[in-house]
Amino acid sequence: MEWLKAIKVFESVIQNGSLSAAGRKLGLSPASVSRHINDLEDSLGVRVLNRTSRRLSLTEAGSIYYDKVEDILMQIADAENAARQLSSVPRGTLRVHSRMLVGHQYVVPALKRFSAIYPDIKFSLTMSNFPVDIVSKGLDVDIRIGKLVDSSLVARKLASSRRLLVASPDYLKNNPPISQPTDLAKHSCLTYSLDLGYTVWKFRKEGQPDIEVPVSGFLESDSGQALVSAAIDGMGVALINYWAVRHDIEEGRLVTILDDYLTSFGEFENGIYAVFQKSRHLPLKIRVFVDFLTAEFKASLG
Amino acid sequence: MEWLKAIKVFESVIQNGSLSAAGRKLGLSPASVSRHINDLEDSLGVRVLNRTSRRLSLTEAGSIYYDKVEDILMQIADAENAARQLSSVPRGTLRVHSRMLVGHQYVVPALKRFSAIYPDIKFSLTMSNFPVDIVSKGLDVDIRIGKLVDSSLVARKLASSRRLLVASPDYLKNNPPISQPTDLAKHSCLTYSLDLGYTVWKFRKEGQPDIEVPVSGFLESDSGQALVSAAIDGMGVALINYWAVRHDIEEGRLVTILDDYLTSFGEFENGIYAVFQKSRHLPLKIRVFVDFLTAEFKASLG
DNA sequence: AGCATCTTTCCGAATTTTAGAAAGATGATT
DNA sequence: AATCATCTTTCTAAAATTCGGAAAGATGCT
Repeated sequence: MEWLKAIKVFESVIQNGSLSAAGRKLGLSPASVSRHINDLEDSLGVRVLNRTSRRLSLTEAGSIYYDKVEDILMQIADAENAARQLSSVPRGTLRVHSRMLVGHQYVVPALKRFSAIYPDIKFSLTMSNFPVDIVSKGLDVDIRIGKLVDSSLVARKLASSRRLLVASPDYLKNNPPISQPTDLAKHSCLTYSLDLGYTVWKFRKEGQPDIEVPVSGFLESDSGQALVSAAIDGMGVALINYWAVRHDIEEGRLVTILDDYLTSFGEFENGIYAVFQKSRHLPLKIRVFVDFLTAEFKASLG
Repeated sequence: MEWLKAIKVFESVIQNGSLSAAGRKLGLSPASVSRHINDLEDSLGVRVLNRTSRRLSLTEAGSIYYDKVEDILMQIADAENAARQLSSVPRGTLRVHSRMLVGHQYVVPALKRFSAIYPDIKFSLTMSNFPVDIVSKGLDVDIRIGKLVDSSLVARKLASSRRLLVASPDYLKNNPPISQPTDLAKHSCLTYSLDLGYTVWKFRKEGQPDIEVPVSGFLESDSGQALVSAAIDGMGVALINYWAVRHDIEEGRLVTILDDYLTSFGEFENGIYAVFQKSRHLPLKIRVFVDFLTAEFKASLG
């Protein structure tokens, strides 16, 4: 009997509530799952699961065994990490999630350079604009923007992310001048919104109270890239992270507005962070990846 | 990869100092052992053993991994025991070692009766007259005589084992009478000796100092059974555990001598003990076996 | 240089694991 | 009460894995 596999099947059965469901999750047939559980029970000499075709529950022995085995599985992972950490050559697959814009603009280009240094590391990259629970999703690293809430995680700051008010030179030429925040109420504002709705932009200047301006306009989107494109096309004014429009500003496609204000729609200062699990034995592949990203961001965003 | 097997191979390699030796111990070919270790290393991405054809040592990663894995293996055994303990039907194989005489006279006959009650338990029985390290030999129970030294073990007393001085009626008729211990110096004494050599018998009587008599005679042996046979055949006087000659006395083949003395060649009082490992989860099969033996001995030796 | 013993690789054989079909079980629903 | 969907288990053949023996290469000792 392949003990470790039987145990993982057992675990999955408990977590999914039926042999069939566990099989679907693990890519195994119900027949195979059944055999694994039966083999496990034979080797223990005790029934671990009370099961009928409609109901499934742990026996007392199963419950005790499960508790202990859960702990053991964690220790096995820990032992593997501890050993792997001493490998001079990091390898394996990095499961990464990233915010979309920063992912497309920085992470993806960085992967090629990373791979040149660490050829034995593969990637599984998902992107979305929603916060992600890396533990339950089994992810190694999440690239996110803004503060960290979960204290069982570690956040490494990759870059600061001041937001700038930008528009195309063309748009500014053909619309009323913007000399103070409240002028924006009369403009087409390209707003970022995850849950789509009412948007307020905030402005802060040394020695003055914060100014909040409700804004709306031609486009609201949960895609930062869409807002950048629209701004470049002269569709209005956008409030965008500096790093997302740096090249567009340098190359004249966008110009900044109200430079003497700190601007934001949430916190005034939100960094780009690499987030990973707090671990006694941080896998080498994660460490080198985060180190690499830190250097990459420092090089390109100063 | 069959992880648990790979780990056990890894463990055996370390304990035996070479892949080939581990293979011989485990009944595996060197080829198979080599592949297990290589698979393990591939999955870890680290080398765990530095090996040439002449030298073998743990790498740092291997050493760390080994330490943790040792602990994990113990926990796996513990989890299994904890689960098995809840089985209403004990099963498995009991690995038993016993002193020879008590093994032949009491343990072996008891196995049949035990098996009638617990048909799912099989036995692996070894016998010798030397103390045995049940932990390193992987034994479940040892039936031994005399005090326990190792405190990590538990000893259950099965019977007391007073020693008696016996001879055949025939021998006594044809030899000088024995009225006090020192008379034995002139007799043929059948002595028990593990390391073969000089033997002293001790005698104790209420209110008197102990008497020690150096004895020798026709036969010395490390087999109690041989001494009994010799005594019955009238070859001399033997100092034998009561339980070993009980039937012979009852049926007149042997008679006791110097009944008013406590006699011994070591401690005056040595019990028969069942010894097993101290465990948080004593396997059910061991518990029922020791319980059964306790009852058996009580029934036959009062 | 010779030698004994070791590790590793290769390959067919032996063993184990797997999925699919079929049968039996169970509780919900009509 | 009968139907029905979904479940677990058993059977069997196919697929996958593991195994041992032979051969080759490595290594330190005599």
